[in-house]
Amino acid sequence: MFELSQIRCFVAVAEELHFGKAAARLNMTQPPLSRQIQLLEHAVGTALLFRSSRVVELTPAGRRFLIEARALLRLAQTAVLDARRVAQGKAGEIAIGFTAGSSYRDVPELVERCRELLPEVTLRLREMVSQAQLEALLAGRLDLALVRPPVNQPGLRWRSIRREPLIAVLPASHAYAQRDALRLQDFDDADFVMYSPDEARYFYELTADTMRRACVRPRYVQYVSQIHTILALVRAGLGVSVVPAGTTVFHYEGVVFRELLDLEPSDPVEIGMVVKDDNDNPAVARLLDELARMPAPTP
Amino acid sequence: MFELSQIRCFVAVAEELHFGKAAARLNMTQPPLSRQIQLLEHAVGTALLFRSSRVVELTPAGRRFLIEARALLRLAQTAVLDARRVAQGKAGEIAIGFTAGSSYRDVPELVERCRELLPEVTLRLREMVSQAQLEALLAGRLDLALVRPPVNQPGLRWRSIRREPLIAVLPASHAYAQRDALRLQDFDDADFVMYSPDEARYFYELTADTMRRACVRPRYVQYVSQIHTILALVRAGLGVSVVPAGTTVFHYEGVVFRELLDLEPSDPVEIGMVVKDDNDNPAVARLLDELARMPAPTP
DNA sequence: TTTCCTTACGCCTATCGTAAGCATA
DNA sequence: TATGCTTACGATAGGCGTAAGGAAA
Repeated sequence: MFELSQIRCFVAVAEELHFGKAAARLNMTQPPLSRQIQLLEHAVGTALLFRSSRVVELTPAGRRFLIEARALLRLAQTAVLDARRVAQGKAGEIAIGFTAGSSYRDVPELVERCRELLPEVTLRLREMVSQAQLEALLAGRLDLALVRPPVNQPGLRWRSIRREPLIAVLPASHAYAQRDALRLQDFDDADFVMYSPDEARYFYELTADTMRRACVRPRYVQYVSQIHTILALVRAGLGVSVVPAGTTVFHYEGVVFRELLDLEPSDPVEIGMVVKDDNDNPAVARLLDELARMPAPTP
Repeated sequence: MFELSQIRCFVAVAEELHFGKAAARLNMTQPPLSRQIQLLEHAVGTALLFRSSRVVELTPAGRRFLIEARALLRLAQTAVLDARRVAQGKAGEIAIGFTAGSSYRDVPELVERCRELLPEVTLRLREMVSQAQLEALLAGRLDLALVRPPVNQPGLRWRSIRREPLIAVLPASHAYAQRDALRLQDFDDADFVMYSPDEARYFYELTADTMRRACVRPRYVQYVSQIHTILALVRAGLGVSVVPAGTTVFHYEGVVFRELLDLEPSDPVEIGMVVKDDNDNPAVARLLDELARMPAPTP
């Protein structure tokens, strides 16, 4: 089979239509150039150039081969440049895992920022539960995970990307809906739609701890796993609840959201990204770099 | 810059993920294979493979490069096969010149037969006057010309592709339109729409000679260059005329076509293709070959 | 200790450059 | 006769294989 150096020889001769000039362009002498062209023709199995002692021209096969020869050189060039861009993290792929809960706001925002910072990087998104994400990270099947804290696995690195407050959610018809803001004490003895301790453990514990620290005892009348289920049950009048502030993106008719004045800490809901310590994907390194330099707005 | 042999090495290693097995597949030993991969990585400017003593895997840059490496090998392969097909005349291009008069029937028929016999050959069709076609043939700008005889230029080869009779064309209202066939004598002293001696010299001389040999003297009332102009003037009642038999494809309302019984020779209208003696386009050679083996039906 | 990639080194093939050959205008 | 591609031939660089080295499970 032929070599790319022979292709470069052929293209030079085909463009100059003169072995001497082509050889000069290639920084070599004519005789070895002639020989390389002969070897190429032998490999292709047909004459590519017609040469008399006075004129050099392409044969029909040579004309066709020239087109593909140029394509070969172009592809060889772009292959190198592409690989370098991937190595620099400017191109390539990032496999991102996310939980259902982060798909509303965090995933779109991350995708948006990636497109903006690293437009040539392709994102592969997969919804997975937190534990599966961490395992996939360690196995190298995932580059980046969007999960709730805490993440203490050795070999994984956590980086918070957003903290936000909890806000109260009430039926629009509720008495407190008249007020601009609520206090945790307002939940004392109230019917409360609670997070499931199994399927929504993060929010369950966050809510329970928050209430416990404030010495508030709501009546947990339901346990559900999804935020939109909370909204539905609150709207149906089964009780009140608390949700992350970002939930207001939903504009759910029949429920109102109210600030909580005495929340401690003030932004208890946290989400972050996790990467493997020794992740070798340069695009991930660059993304983290860019995000660190220009941290996400945390509204 | 790297070489295709290094690309083959890389693809083998990337597929086996094992230098030893890849080397076996490439019929070589591991050490030179390692060296080639190192050289390739140096040329690309980034690591393509991660190797510990126990495991070999692709880096992100290597994954991207593998895709393009495979494309390179595929393109190298098809470049060879394509060039060979062009050399065999099975693919490539044929530049065909034709006169306006042959565009009605001969060009479509030739195109049709090319598509059928040599489907991978691209036809480049250019309408040109006969003289320009012959010059372009000699200059190598045209592979094949469709022209009327005679062609006697040295270096050009003529091959008849169709002979056909002249037929009479009359207004539908003409008295002779009642008859199944006419004789040349019927044109004696008749108003006759004649071909232009300049722009349609072939048909002018053919018609004039035919009449002269039959000792018939029509009254040449008009001189026009295009067959469809003849039909239009005949329809308008300005006279009668003769046209090649193929003209019946037009189904021109208001005119009728009638056989000529005493035509001598019986098929005087001829068209042929001309190629340069030393045309080096294998597709042309193959086309002529195929056409000679399976000659066109001459209806 | 075994596996397997890398480094070291000698041999040899293949390419290069110089010089001569040869065809064409 | 001059131009320019090809053939011939000696020098050399680069690739291959064998042997030794080194890291990880």
